Amino acid sequence: MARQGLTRSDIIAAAIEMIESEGLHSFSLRELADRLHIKAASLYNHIKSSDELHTEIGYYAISELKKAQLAAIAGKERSEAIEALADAYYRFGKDRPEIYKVILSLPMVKNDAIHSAGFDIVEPIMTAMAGYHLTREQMMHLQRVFRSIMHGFLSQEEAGCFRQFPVDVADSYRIAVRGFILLLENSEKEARG
Amino acid sequence: MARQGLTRSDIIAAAIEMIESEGLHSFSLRELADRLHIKAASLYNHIKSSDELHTEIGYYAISELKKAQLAAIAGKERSEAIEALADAYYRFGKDRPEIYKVILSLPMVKNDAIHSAGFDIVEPIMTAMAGYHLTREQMMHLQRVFRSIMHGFLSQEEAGCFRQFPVDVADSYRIAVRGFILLLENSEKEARG
DNA sequence: TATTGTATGCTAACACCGTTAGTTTTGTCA
DNA sequence: TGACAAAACTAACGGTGTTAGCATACAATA
Repeated sequence: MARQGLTRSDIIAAAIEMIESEGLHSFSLRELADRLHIKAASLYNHIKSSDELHTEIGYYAISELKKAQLAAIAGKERSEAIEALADAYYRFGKDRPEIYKVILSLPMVKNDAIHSAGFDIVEPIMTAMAGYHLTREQMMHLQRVFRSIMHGFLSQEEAGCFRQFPVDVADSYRIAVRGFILLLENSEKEARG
Repeated sequence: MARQGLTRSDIIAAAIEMIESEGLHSFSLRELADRLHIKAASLYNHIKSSDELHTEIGYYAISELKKAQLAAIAGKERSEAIEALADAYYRFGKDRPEIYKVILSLPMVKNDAIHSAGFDIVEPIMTAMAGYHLTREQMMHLQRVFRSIMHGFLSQEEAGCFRQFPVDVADSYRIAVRGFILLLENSEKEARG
């Protein structure tokens, strides 16, 4: 076999492409190897395990999400910033569902690299909330609430849990975001008084 | 092999036990068969596929969750009912994380039986909100918001996404629930005015 | 230019997974 | 007692991730 000098980056890039087009569920190392015109075992010259590759793709996904969010909130403040942030998050989950799933399935527990990737996820939210007069502690809590709402909404919609009622999902989404903004304003009052 | 006359229920019950003790991730039909002193292929006399078994366990999990929630809100109204509901949901996810994961991984899309199980999930929430003066349409939306918050919070905590900051997760949880109650009260005003 | 070393690829195999087909056993009921 | 259905079996297929050991091509060094 004429060797083609594959690099680790080539492999990760190919894996991302495959996941986006074929779905995370059906992804396998053997298919990835096929696509690269390589035997599956040869992949192990570049990656340590399937898990490691998975983690690497997670980094990529998180950085993409962060990029989209930061671009969305640039120059905006308060409720406008929050709405833009939520929209960017929502759109990412809808436009790139398979890559979004990779983030969800990342085990944040183990290593520190992922831990720092966690901060990448948090940063845009903290920035968007900066216009509100909140204590640092309030922001840490509210950041969790925001992520819960967004992630919960996306994954339930994705799973098909929102088909029981004939009301528009987009309306539910707007109500959810409005709820978070209400909570922000309420927290602001508490911090002031 | 002395036949033991296993039934479908025996198999489902054993699978639930295994998932609760060993984890959903490491569950396999072969281990289940071992535990029942049977060959894996023999399981197919009782179940059609791994997916079907998975779905069956999902029904069980949903009915357990519903039971816990209805018991929690009995005799309560308005914010007290919502808090009790949220607590029951939260406790279920924390006490029985592996069984909770089965609910999450249920593909709500396919069949109608699951569709009706979806209503089982919704019923306690609708009951808890009954004390608020809301339109039927508002309730359908708010039900989705509630589930998003709860599910999002639980799965992010489970995934370890809440370890970035040194603030108490229980406090974040209370703030999230308070946010939902705020949204309920706000929606009520809208409905009235 | 020749050699040596490393990175990249290969083959073969292992242990696991869900699943199917075909066969034997067992218990029950007529 | 004989027949039939349910419950178990064996053997196998194609799929997965992964490891060990071997070949080869390329790049740097003598």
